[in-house]
Amino acid sequence: MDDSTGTINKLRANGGRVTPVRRALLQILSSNKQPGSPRQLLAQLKKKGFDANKTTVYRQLEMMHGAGIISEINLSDGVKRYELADSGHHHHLICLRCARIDDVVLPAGLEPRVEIAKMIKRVKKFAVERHSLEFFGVCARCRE
Amino acid sequence: MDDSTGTINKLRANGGRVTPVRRALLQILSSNKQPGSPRQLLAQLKKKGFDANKTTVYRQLEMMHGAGIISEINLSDGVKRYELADSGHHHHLICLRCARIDDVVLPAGLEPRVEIAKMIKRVKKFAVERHSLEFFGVCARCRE
DNA sequence: ATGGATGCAAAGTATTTGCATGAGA
DNA sequence: TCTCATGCAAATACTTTGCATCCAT
Repeated sequence: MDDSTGTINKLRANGGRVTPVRRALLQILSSNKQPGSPRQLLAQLKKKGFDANKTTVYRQLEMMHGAGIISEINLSDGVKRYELADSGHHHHLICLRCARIDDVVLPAGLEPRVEIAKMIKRVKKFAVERHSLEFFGVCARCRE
Repeated sequence: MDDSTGTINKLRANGGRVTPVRRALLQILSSNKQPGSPRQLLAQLKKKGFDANKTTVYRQLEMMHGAGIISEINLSDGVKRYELADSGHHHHLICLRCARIDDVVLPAGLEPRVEIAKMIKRVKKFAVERHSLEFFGVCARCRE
């Protein structure tokens, strides 16, 4: 029983069948340290011996995203990336040199939340449901 | 002399020639209230009577982005959008219903900046250069 | 068995590249 | 004149769709 067990249950709860490819994809997602693009995820599947099709990967990701199992990240390169949604609320550090993506959890006090949402509702009449915050810069490895 | 005069000078400063298409593109960008995609910008050019080519638009946008004249925005739909960079630091409100994009300027106190950058540098050894913060939700018009 | 899941091919959309021509400086 | 800018076509990349087949339930 690894980390992907919980997500498999979510899959079932959403009426999804538990197929080998799905199981493998969830396992990959749960062990990945960085969000993966469809291409990367497909490559990982193949490395595991599943000769899956890209169409399937796209469809899986779309389904899981819709079901709230994974979340989607958009950076500056036109490629979407996915990570498990239950990895907790965090933000991303994107290295401008090596493109590595790291996570960062902000202390509650620094998290842009309640006050900003209130202000936006008051001033703009816009009801914030979620936010995404990314930091671009140079990572430790590239700064050495 | 409209708002695009300053950006035309930036263009010159970057060794760029001032061509009709460039002038028009900058004027369009400076009068747009929302960030525009290459496709939209091309359509706007054509409406103005410039039968420009999409390749040209892409190249212009790439050049201006590299020169820091415009900034690039990536949402969830796989299309890049561009807006003038000197419109001041702000963030975006993206409506999940109608896809409208509005700007919001956060009061200095709520802006995620110095403290967070320091914390990230200390904890992650990551040197933040810039950040992007987007809010997703439902806009005033769609909430009525 | 039966409806959702998969694979394959083809189509659709966004973006980039090569190369010949055109026009600012 | 001499580059840089432009247009066109073709290529590449990413994603979606149609349809026949397969398999988890």
